[in-house]
Amino acid sequence: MKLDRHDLALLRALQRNARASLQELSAEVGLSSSPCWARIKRMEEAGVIEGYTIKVNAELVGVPDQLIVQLTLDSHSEDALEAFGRQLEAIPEVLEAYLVSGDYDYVLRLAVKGTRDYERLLREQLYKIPGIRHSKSSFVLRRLKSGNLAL
Amino acid sequence: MKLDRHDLALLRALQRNARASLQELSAEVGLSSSPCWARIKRMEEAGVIEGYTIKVNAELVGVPDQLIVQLTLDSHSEDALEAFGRQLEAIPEVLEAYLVSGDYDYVLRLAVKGTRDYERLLREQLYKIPGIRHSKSSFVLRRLKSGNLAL
DNA sequence: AGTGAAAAGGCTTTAAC
DNA sequence: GTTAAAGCCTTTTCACT
Repeated sequence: MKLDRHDLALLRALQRNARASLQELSAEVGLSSSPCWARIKRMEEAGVIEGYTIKVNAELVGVPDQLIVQLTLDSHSEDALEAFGRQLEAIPEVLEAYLVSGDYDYVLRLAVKGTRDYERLLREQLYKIPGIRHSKSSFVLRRLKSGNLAL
Repeated sequence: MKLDRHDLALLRALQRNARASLQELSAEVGLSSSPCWARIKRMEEAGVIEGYTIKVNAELVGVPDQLIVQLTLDSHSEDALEAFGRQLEAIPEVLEAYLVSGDYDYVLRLAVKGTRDYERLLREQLYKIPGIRHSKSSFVLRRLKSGNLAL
């Protein structure tokens, strides 16, 4: 799918505020509202816009602590990878999980209610997953940036 | 601010689809639309809802590659930290940046157009930042999970 | 493709219970 | 917290450029 500068401008505006009305968007993009609407619909159907969400303040909802966990699995087979992915999917505290190159195979970001919760999570959920060879956790002390894709 | 189960249900629903109408939301939460509306406004004002955004498909907008970069700074002073934060803020390819405990001080996630772009970014932007002692990059080979806060 | 206007529907807000 | 109702704004469509 081809995206021109109007499409990118719409995506930028919607990243900033997905509740902006078509009028606001069209003013910002420099088109009238009909083509804005058509372009947005087109991008939704093409999967460029995957969905609309809210950003929730983690501390205010009682999940103040985050961790970065790096780990290595015994097996690197496709089956093992998919099984691991399914198990991560089932752990709500896992916000992101990536298969990566380098010393460790996986990098996870977790959000927990506190150190107590973190200890429980590691012991009862993560380390129960078979085939984990090694892991290393880092507490997130501060978030310096949390941004959107540059467009 | 106190959040009851209705508030949490609203947040969950909005995380899934921030464009759901009040009717849909109220049906899901089990309240009528007026209190839903009032609760959402209350959470917006309290900062629990930080904003409304879209999820953009990175590959379809021409940013297919991601990296996890870990690095250490010479100085651990508050000034150095803030200066570093400001410089990261100015690099659009940096999606997330965390100050963490452990072997490395910072963990970044970057999104780039390709290996060429990545090389340029590291050389011209990141390594130009003074005071970087050591760094290690890992390519993201696959995203296993990218979820919302569990509520 | 874009414009502008018109119809339909949903949202916000208020008020009564 | 619920329901209902008014006005307004948005979304969506359509005829035209």
